Amino acid sequence: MSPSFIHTYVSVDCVVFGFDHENRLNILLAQRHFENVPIERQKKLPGSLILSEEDVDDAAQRVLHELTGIKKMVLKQFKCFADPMRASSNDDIRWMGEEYKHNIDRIITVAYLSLCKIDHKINSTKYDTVDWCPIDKVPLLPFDHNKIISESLIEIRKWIESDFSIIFELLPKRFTIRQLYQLYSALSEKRIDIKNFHKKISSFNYIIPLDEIETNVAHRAARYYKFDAKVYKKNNTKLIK
Amino acid sequence: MSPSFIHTYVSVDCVVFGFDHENRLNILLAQRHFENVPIERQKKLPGSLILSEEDVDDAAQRVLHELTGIKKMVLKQFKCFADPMRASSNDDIRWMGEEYKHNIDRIITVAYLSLCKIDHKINSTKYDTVDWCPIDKVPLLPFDHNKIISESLIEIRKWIESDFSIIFELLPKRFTIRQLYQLYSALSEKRIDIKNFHKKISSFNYIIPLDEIETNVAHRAARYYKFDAKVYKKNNTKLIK
DNA sequence: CCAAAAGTGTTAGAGTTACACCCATGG
DNA sequence: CCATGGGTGTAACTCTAACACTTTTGG
Repeated sequence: MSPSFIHTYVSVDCVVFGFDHENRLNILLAQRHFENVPIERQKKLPGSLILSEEDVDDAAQRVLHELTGIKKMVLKQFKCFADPMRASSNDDIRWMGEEYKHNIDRIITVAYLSLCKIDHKINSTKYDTVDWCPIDKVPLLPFDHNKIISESLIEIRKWIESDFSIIFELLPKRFTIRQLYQLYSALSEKRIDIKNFHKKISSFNYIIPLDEIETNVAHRAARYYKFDAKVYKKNNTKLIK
Repeated sequence: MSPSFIHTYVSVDCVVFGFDHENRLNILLAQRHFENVPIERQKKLPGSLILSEEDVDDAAQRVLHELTGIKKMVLKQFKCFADPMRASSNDDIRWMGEEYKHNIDRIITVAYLSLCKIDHKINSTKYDTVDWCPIDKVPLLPFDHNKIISESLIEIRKWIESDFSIIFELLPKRFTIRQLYQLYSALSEKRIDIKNFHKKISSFNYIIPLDEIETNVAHRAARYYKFDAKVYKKNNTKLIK
């Protein structure tokens, strides 16, 4: 075999988005075990090498389960990162040696997007610490994880455009139209007048008004709504056009 | 290192689309060297293992160059295929052994989309035979190549929706609006009335009317147009909305 | 009463759809 | 002259954007 061909290690990395109570996008970062590095250098995207009989989608599902304790999370593969230099810093090489007890020459990764309600209990079976981090506060991460995150942002926007319903994975079961508006504004380039947004959303038959309304707000209380996935699947209305 | 982790071979495979004179989408299939198999089993998607210091994008660019002789082709990574069983038929295992002179346990592939004007001269430095094949006449191919092709069709449609201008990679330098219409119809779910399509297209300032018109047609001759990428980049009009 | 946001209504304008009509060409 | 498709015009309709107005709540 020509020596210039190569076999490599393959991992998956997951960018899990959440939407916090200050209307910011957050992502989940895991704390890795890594001695002799300052605490802010111990964060990373959750990920894992793939197992020998495992498809990448299954590996990503496994990583998400080990990360959050949640069985089935929505996920979407979005890109394979394979820059030969993506894991070539001394720290990265040392960490891989310690983590996998093996000298890893080259590693490529398949990146996944996932979405999670930010109030959902996080119950990791693999990591000691898992934290939400606002997207504009993400520290310098190992490997090319910062690059993966910045590309994931472009990707989540496309995802929302092509399938509006996945936005409800980021909201609580019951939500106000204002919450939905602020999430949509954080995710979309399009600027919509909130009044018109309200009118449009409440015209959709898959957005079900509840009897509950907000309490303790210094203005007229907003109604809570829920999303009905079954009705949505029948009509599949795009938000715009 | 835990023995259940694995390192694998990584390849890229390219689905190159063309648009023929009978208004059909075609893809490029390569003839592989494979003794003792009927001719119709010797077709495959063009692809290659990645080299040791090569990113996947570069590998795909190399594959396209070896396939067509063209230096820079538009390309888009669309999915990593990593089913553990994707290369497990006897034929597939035998072919990999002969092709790479090595026993390959597992191989994952990163699939790319590309586009080519069907009249462009194909000048392969690697394959003896490279042929256009109408998309609905694609034979049974090795590995999961048929699956890759069917997913590439969904992907090219999304691509057109998100960036209309790439459609001109499939048309000759000068084209009639009817040609563009038929290509668009082959690629999009949306059904547009051809008169309205004509009006809309000719209103775009990046579609430049030429002085030339069709000859030898049994009806009023249509005008030829060309696409001006520079003007397009400034306005970036979507075809619809 | 005031401020703030909820929620409804109205209107102008932009974009889309359907289709009528005339033009040019080969047979 | 006819059939076929090129190309333009127009009118109805739908969707969107802007914004005025009323409602509700806490302070």
